[in-house]
Amino acid sequence: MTEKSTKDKILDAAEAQFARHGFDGVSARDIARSASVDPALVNYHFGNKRAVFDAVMLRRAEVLNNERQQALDFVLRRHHPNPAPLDEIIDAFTHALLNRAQTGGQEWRDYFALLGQINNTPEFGGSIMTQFFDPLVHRFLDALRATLPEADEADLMWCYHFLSGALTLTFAATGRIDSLSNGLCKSTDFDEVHKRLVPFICAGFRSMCGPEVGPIQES
Amino acid sequence: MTEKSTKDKILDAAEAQFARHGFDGVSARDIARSASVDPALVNYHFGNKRAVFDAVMLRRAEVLNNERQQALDFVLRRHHPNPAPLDEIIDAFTHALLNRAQTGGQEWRDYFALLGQINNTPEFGGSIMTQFFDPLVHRFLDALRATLPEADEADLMWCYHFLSGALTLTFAATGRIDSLSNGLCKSTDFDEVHKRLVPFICAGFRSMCGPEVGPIQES
DNA sequence: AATGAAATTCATCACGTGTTGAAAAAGTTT
DNA sequence: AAACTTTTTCAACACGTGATGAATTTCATT
Repeated sequence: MTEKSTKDKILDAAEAQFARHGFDGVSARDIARSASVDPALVNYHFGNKRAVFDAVMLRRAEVLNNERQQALDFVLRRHHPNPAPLDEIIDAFTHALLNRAQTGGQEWRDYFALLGQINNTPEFGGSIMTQFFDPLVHRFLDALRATLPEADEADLMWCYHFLSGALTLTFAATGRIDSLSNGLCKSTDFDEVHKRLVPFICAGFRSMCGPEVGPIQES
Repeated sequence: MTEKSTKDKILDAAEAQFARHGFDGVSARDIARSASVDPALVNYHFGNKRAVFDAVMLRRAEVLNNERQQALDFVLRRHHPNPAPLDEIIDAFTHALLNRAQTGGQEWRDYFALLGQINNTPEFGGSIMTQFFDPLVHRFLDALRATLPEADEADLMWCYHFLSGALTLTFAATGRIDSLSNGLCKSTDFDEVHKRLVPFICAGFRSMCGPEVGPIQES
């Protein structure tokens, strides 16, 4: 392992702290202490605390958006000129995320936990999510519209909203389902979630935005 | 309108502030200022800041839990000895919440926004939600098991988890769907959500935990 | 080895934090 | 009216906050 730069040490520490305590629950000194770095370096490298937060959000968002974009393009191309099957679109939307959460280590889990908080927070939920993820989301919505041509636009948007809520609560991994299920289900077992999330969400979409069209029906 | 007690003024102000900025984003002085009250009164009446937070959470949780309990009992009794239909159970779970959010005024909307945050927060999501809502949730899970007798236990729990996520993102009302839909959908139009949430979630449950049994199938 | 830029340390600023205790005021009971 | 309790006010506490500027060290380039 090549040794980390100070900037990366700060980013990593900030990510972990923000994920656990939220933006306002963490001080610049907390971050510096957690990164084993002088407090002034936080401001030297990033300007201010909020800029650290934005940098944390941006870093992995770029990676994820590329992966998800490619997954969607792959699915669309494979079925072209027919619309892609619903479950493949939903899978392309979720797979990169849940796969990283499962196998990416604590750093990725921290990032997703942070995402889960952000999405449900008035100060950030509207702006940050929009800023980092809306362009990609619009592409997925286009794919969904092609597959569900009879879908009412508002229905489609609310279905996406439900998907977003189910997904981000999963990311938050608060441990609630662990206690609620007496340990049967584990918040951090994202593979188990993925197996169930895709069919659950697809069924929801179909019930409201169906019928689904595609190559299967036309053969 | 009878004039508010100091304690209620503090609770109301705290609720609004916590909903907007989270626990750590609000100081005891912020609350006092927003309540037009001397800062020392916050500690005089509640002991410390965290106790204010807990009091805010508890106040409306009791009201809601009673309403939802009654709604569930009513549905179960009406269909006894048959299991209640899935959609009626889900409606009993969500109706009191979304109805209050729609018609209860800003104070209730603040409370739900706070709930939406809490549920996705590691520090509170596990403990506070469990503390205030688990007994009721277990009753709903029992009703679901009766209606979906073939359901795998883990499947059922994850389906509930998806419901919880979709619901609490709705409560958070971050305005994201407003911008994502170019104003077609409004975060605060909880009636529109309710219309769609119940069938969406029911379809999800059925696809994974079905088949549903009940009086209709047996006639 | 000398030079200049980048990175790091340290002390410090003005202000906000949660909380407390003593004094004053308001309200209640005898 | 007197005695008592509850509530409110005000000042203060020790400490943490985000951020800055000057001095120092580290480093790469000549």
